[in-house]
Amino acid sequence: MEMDERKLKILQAIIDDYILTGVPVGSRTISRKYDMGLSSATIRNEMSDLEELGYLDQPHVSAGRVPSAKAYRLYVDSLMKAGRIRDDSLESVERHFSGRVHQMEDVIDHAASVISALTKYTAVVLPPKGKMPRIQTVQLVPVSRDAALVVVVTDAGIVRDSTIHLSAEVDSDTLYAISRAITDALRGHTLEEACGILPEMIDRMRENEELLRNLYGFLNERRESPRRPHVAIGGTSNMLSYPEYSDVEKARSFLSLMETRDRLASIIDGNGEMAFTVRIGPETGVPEMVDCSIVTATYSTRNGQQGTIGVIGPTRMQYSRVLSILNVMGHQLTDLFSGGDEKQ
Amino acid sequence: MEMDERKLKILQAIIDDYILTGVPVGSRTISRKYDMGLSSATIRNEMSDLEELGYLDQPHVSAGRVPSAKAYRLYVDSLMKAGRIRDDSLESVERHFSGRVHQMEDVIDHAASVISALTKYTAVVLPPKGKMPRIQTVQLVPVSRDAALVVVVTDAGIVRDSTIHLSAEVDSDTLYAISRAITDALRGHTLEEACGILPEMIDRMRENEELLRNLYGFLNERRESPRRPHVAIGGTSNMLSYPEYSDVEKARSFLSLMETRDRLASIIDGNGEMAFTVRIGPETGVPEMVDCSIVTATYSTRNGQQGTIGVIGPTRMQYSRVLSILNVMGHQLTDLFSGGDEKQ
DNA sequence: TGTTAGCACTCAATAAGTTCGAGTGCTAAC
DNA sequence: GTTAGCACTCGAACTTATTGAGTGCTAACA
Repeated sequence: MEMDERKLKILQAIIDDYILTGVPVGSRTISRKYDMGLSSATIRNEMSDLEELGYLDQPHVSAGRVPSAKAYRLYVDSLMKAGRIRDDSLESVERHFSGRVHQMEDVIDHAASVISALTKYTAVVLPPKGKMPRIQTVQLVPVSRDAALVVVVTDAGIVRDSTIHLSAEVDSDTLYAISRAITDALRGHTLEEACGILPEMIDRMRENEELLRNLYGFLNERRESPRRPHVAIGGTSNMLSYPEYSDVEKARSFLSLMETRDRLASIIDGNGEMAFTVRIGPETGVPEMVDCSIVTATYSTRNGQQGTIGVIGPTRMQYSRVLSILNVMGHQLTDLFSGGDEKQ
Repeated sequence: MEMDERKLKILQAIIDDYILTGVPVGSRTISRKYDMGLSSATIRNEMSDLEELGYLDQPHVSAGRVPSAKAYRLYVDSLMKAGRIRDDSLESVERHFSGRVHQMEDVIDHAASVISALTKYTAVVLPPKGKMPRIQTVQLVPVSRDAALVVVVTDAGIVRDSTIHLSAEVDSDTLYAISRAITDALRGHTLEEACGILPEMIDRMRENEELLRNLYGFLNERRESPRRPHVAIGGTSNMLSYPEYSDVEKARSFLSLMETRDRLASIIDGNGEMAFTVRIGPETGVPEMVDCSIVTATYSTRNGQQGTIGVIGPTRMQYSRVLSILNVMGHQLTDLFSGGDEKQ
């Protein structure tokens, strides 16, 4: 049996309807709501074929049909009409970001909440990440009598900071001089390399041995266990609005997945080559998400780093709408992070 | 009618049982499980009295009794035996924090997840906050040809940073010189005062007018809209394990409250005078939380700032256990933030 | 040969009725 | 003051109907 034009049209109608209503759709609904010029009986025959082809599932014999993962796949790959989101939604995205936002974490938190508000699904935003960052400046800033803040600026624009202990009191000018020396020695190197270079410096600069040793300890620790990135999540409660999650146990396992950020990040992150990915149901590879879909898009910073934004929703999500929102948001973030005045 | 010793004992048994099981408790249960040396009929008479006194509610005539908010209040105020948490739990708290944790945000995130894991309720941790911070050091660090990172160290140890634009290229030494000048001028002043002082400086230091103007802009913005603090939340999904939240709509409204961090922070924060607070049901003042209780404790840093840790659970929560966990965790955090090597 | 009206059949969901049992209040006896 | 006993209540759980949306199949039609 072959797929033909008419079958496609009917399948599309079924998917559209199911996305809208969430209840299995019957032959009569299709023949009435979508004027096909065909009777329900004919639709039934075609539906039966579509089921045999694997595009439709039937929860039980006297219910309507439900699109299968295969159907959604076909839908996003070829059937879907490019969704236009309403202008005022778009506007709100722009307005949301027009105010100056400073810290990168604030930006992605904000992005997640905007996306979840617009889509009514759950949004996840991963911070930009990229190639091994190279040190640009190392600066020690006096904090108290016996502590200094160490600020490491990398070409990725990411600043890692922490205080280190000073054995003796060191005045501001000396700290600056040491900073310059360290910066000169480490500029352009990666963290790994820096950990190789520092010991030599410690040998040369005996008078500030302990300070350097502490600094070395700090860098080394950072190298081994880089701070795990901040994952922004928005709209987890949205999922409970869908009948798919009226089962409390299901909801609980979903929420608990949302709480383990590390795992969530690795799920969303994916390969990262593609501008957009759509993973449907089992394609997610996550047991807890067999009836979820994940749509992701990427954004980039001027340093060539890439971040990911993702939406998690029921398999019957409004793919076209979600894709277009992610598209807009991706550009928005790229602009923000490429603009002259981005922060961090 | 008066409250007497025996009534108290019965009430305590009822509360204990209800906290344990979550189902209305009947007279027979009490007379059997808690050997009072009284028959169920006698217990029934006493229960009837306790209901009249407002300590018990009856969901319907043929169900057992349920403790009222008033009963819980009495319970935490006088009946409760100080809970001893098992040693291995305690140990795990200590072990959890034995590894070096760096950023303050990581610490409170971690604390929230530990508390929620131990209590099986939802945990919220607010970062330390305190009196108006005073500027200690201002330092400009070169980031790129046309941008500098501004690091403001305050006595609260909080570092606010952001990049500002440089009109012309400024070398590292000049930036340092300017930083020193600014630091000298602003040290010991609050952000407000700094915004008053800077304009004068701009007049004096004409050659770096634009840089200073940008810096002023940054400080001014921060003064008007301080970065809202990071609120750590853990174990929201725990709540769904309790029959109290088997109603999806209830769960949704609870979760959605957990997502509005600002509101949540203000709920948890409270007055902040007391070391411990227990708010039961309606006492929370939050409509969505009529059948929740909130227990909070405080911790402090060596700068005299105070932070809050809170647990949100069903009214029938294990108050004594929660209080003792919060007690341990409060001390743990206080130690961590008062120790010599705390970060940020 | 494709389309469609018609009809028997299926089966989840809803409603309506039953039974069961945990729990109560009251009374009378101890 | 305590308790055994008993009638009573009422939600929960179980058991049937009843309904209706939906299907598959067949036979007639264009």
